[in-house]
Amino acid sequence: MMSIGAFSKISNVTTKTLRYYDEIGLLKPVYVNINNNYRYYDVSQLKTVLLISKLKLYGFSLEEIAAVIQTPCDNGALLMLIKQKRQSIFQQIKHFEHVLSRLNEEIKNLERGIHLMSYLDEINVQLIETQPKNILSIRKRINVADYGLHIRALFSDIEKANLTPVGAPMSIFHDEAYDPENYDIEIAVPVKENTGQTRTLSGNLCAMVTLKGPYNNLPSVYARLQEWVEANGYQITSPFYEIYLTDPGQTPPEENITEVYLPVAKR
Amino acid sequence: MMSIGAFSKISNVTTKTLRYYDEIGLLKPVYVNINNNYRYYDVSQLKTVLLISKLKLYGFSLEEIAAVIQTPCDNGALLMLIKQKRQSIFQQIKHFEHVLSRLNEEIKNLERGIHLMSYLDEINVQLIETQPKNILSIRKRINVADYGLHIRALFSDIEKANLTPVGAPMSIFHDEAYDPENYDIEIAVPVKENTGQTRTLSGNLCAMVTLKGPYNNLPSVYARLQEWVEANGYQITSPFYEIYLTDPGQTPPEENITEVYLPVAKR
DNA sequence: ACTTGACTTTCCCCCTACCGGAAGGCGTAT
DNA sequence: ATACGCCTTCCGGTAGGGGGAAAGTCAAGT
Repeated sequence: MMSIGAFSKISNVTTKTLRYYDEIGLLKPVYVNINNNYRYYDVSQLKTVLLISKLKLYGFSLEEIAAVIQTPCDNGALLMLIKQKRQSIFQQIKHFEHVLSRLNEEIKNLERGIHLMSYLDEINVQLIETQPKNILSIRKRINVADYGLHIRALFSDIEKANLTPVGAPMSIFHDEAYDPENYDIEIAVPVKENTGQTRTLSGNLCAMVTLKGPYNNLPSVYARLQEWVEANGYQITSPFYEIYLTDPGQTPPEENITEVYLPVAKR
Repeated sequence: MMSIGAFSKISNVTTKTLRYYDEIGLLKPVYVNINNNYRYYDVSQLKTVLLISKLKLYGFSLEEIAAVIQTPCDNGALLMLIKQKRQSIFQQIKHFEHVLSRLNEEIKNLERGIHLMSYLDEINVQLIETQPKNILSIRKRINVADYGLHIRALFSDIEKANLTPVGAPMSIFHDEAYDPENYDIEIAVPVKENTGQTRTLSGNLCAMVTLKGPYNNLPSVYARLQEWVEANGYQITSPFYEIYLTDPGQTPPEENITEVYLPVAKR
């Protein structure tokens, strides 16, 4: 039996940590002097502390370790846990490798004097004059997860009304900010005919960006558009919209093509 | 300008986080209503928040990010920082790969029904009768980092006294527990002659383990010895000692061979 | 004008796995 | 006796927020 300091030295675990393990009930000293509360450990506890260190290395939380120690014979559950840890370690390696490759690109760029956020500058803003379009649209607050439902409903409306679609579907955003769960959105499809059900989306001067890639790059696109509008002395005149040139249901995210239109005028 | 909730949605950063960034001065809202303290953000701040998210992904602390943001033009310092991060990510990948390979071995073992700590059972304990040895030794409290110094001093003593070394150097441990910085240790070398300077290390029944590998595996060896002694009904009779069959200065850690002797008797 | 529901504020505690240090008691070698 | 080292508990802190309460605010619908 030895004092906490001695046990700390042979186990390579600090006294602070041993006291903490005592406190949370993970590893109680084998004997505690009632007079002075000195903790005393036994060499046999070395095995436990080695197990704790090993499981910690494997990414177990102390809570999980406690569970393992308290049920020492349940190899099945332990095996499951360890396989989970392997999976999570594997994920982390993948993640870090991805980060590493991006860091390497970043370093290459920086060495050429290209700043971190300069990829925004490479998002190409075009100033174009759009033509008026006839559109059939439904406007409501939706959860964007249900976008597919609404667009299918819209296409079935088009069929019923015997209209002819002449362009890719689009969304017109009537809220200032993006709220994926409750969003005032106008889902529209350009059609050839001009009936009582359709409306005209007026032609306009627009700052436009073509995004090739997943939708989660859209914040970058909007950051860039905002920057461009300010830098070039424009202001936003009406709700912006996106046109989806590819069907996200049929296209891998990396191949998606989206056009973002921001109606503007000179300040 | 938009509320914190709106900005949170377009930037994919929770309101909690945005408030925290405000609190630590990392990203202050562009305007705060004096009456109700509502925070308002501008689209132009999207760029900053994208930068923050990017640097966070790269492993920067918020403090480092704040430094980067406050000195936006110092590319040299940024490059250094990023290279550091790359290095640290690289280290982490190495580390995780090591853990992963050990986890895989562990899983293989568990599937064969071999328990996590069973490697201890494979540490082979032998019960042997040692022969008495003449040794020349110095006993004192030392820092084990200076072990080399003391062993050289001992060898020079041997030379001066015209003695003949007949075995590998050894340490006899008079403290119960290992304290690397202040350790009551007897450094000894077996010698042929028996003079007034030498003493006899008596022959004894010993539990002995041969360790092949780095010294940091010694805790496992002692755990195993302790276990063995208890399981087989022995008790420890006198200070234990180690014999260093290889010179750690000349041998890579993985190749080191150490014998650990624990003098025992039947209980 | 009133209600309702969504949004915002501050405030406080919680998380992990400990580390640092202070104040005070205990042990032992000189 | 005294000094030094070890032990105890207690308090506070870490990084990056999360959870939730209590209270104020806003906009829309009735």
